Amino acid sequence: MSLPDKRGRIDHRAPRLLWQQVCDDLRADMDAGVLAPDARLPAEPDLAEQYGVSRDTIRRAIQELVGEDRLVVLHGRGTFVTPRE
Amino acid sequence: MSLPDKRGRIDHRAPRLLWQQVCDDLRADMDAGVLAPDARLPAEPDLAEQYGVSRDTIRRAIQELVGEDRLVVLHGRGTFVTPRE
DNA sequence: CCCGATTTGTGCGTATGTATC
DNA sequence: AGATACATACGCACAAATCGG
Repeated sequence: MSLPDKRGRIDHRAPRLLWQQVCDDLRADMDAGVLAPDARLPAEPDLAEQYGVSRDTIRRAIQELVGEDRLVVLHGRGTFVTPRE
Repeated sequence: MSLPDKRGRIDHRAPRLLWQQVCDDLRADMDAGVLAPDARLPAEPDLAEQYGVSRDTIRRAIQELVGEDRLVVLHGRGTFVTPRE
């Protein structure tokens, strides 16, 4: 077992900030249904490894998506795709 | 009851990363038979205290050794030396 | 069956140092 | 000078799994 490699989705030389690129990719996965409502994301350190960025960058991206009501973070449990009402 | 002091095995000023030093020490104990197959390691907070490092550092070391198939981690039970086949 | 202790899982917040743009 | 990003490391709080009384 190994983590899916998502480094190819991030361009470290692009003019767009890394955390925004992570946002874009997570949004795309949610829109495509790869990340369904109520689904739990991998842990922050795991996401950092998958995307090949730091945990700091992952946290910024998550913070943004929480502000957009697309993710919900539960302390000690994990980060989840916002459930359908 | 008191925990064995393993702080002397860790050099906070060495060029080698702390979690790698912990890895080295755990590997040495396994190779020497001090940690036999199926043996349970002390809990993560206890290891952290023994080595004088954070639990985070201990977990990184454990994660590495799991990747090497030398340790097995069981939620709610403990961390064990990989059994012989 | 319930309760508490133990242990791992996860996230929160922060700090330091380095490198790059 | 400042913002962005990385890597490492620390301590803490809360959640979930397991086990024993």
